[in-house]
Amino acid sequence: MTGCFSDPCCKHARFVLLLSVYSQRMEKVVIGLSGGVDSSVAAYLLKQQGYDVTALFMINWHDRTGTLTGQCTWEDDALIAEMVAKKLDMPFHIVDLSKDYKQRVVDYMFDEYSKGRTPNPDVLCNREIKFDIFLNECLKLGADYVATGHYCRKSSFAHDGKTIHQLLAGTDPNKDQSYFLCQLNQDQLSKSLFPVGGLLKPEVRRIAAEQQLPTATRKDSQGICFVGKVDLPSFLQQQLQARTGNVIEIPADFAEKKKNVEKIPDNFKKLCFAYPYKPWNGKVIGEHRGAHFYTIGQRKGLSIGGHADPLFVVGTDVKRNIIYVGEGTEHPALYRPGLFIPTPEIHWIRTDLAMKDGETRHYEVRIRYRQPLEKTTLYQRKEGLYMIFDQEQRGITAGQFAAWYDGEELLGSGVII
RNA sequence: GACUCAGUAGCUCAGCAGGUAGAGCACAUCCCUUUUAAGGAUGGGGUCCUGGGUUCGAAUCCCAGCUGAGUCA
Repeated sequence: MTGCFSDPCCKHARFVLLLSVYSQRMEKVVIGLSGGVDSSVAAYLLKQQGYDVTALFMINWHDRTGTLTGQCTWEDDALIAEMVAKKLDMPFHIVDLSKDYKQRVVDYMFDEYSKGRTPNPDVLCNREIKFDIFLNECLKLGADYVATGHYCRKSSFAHDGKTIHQLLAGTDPNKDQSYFLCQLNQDQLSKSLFPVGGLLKPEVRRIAAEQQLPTATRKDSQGICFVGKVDLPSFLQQQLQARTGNVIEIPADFAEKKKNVEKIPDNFKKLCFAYPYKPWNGKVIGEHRGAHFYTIGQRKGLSIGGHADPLFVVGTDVKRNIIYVGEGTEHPALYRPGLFIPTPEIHWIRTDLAMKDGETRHYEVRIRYRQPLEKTTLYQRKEGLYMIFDQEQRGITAGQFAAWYDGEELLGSGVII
């Protein structure tokens, strides 16, 4: 390139390039500033890269009921976000999306719990709010792109005259948040930028400190995004009634016997679904406050002692209002060889790679945020996608998303049934 | 009715050749973590069934009572 510029014959090209730089307006990016370090540093980096950057803070939740005391309010976050924007010399706006957030995330959450499933509201928040409603707000402001502080990367390439976007894991293996974006589509991805995805968390902290951003030492946010850290049972009790029911212990040998199924396609039904425990499969050992407050793999909150090893929830039945438990970390009922995603729930980010009926492929799968990837065989059938893990997975939970990766690329995802 | 065994933290139990108590589970707090869980660390908890007695001293020995389980009739 440099050589070309010094070459007299390229003078024309050079002129055209310069012209285009000055005549073309700077690309405009709206960054979702949350008041945390990650989005602050993302904003700074965008500015460094020469974008015309505007900060937009979104309010998604006003209600504080159920929120743990000592947590920050959105007012605190907005104030700090504004300080960051000021420091970086960029326009700052606030948008209130709480009505949409309630309808599209919180209502979904309650609905799922009422069905005895365990939703992932943050995956929905990204699909429905940040990269939909919020994205549209950004476009209204004239943005070419929307940026967030997520730890993930995007890559694009041309294929058959079309641009294909890839969602890649964040470089920091400890912070990778690609999973939370597992429900995005090509259109959403095409307008997204993830400026901190190639950095390690300590580097982000360092940049924030060097730039003296007000968020440099701010603690990372946790809990349901926007709602904050809540005590879930009491949060859920706003809408879900407490109803005492029986806790039934499933003996390990019973579960072991039921799991003795060969890993062949004929047995998909048995391999990929939760075993439907019945009250007579074990004995009553206590009471709970409502089956919909518990989730698979849960240990805390049972309030049942007297066992040599801890008790874990291995199944819930909201209709009968029963929760099934097993004793010991390695209880066989805690492990399952596979899972199933019904056809309507299958989502490919890489639509060009979608599997066809009858097809079989090998990918790596993650069944919840921060779970290690597990080598898995995927079988596409008319009714859905059957997945069989090389190693049995612990605590497969309906309502959570299974996301399949090819190396560092997240190809698709779907809700576990 | 007689006999045997048991009655120790919220639960299941250990301690019992006498010197004022431990473990696991449960629970709480903190750490980790933008879901839910899990995981890690720390911690709070006991009239040792009741009443007598022996002893310098009893959860530990003796007696009586109460409660529970079982055996025999």
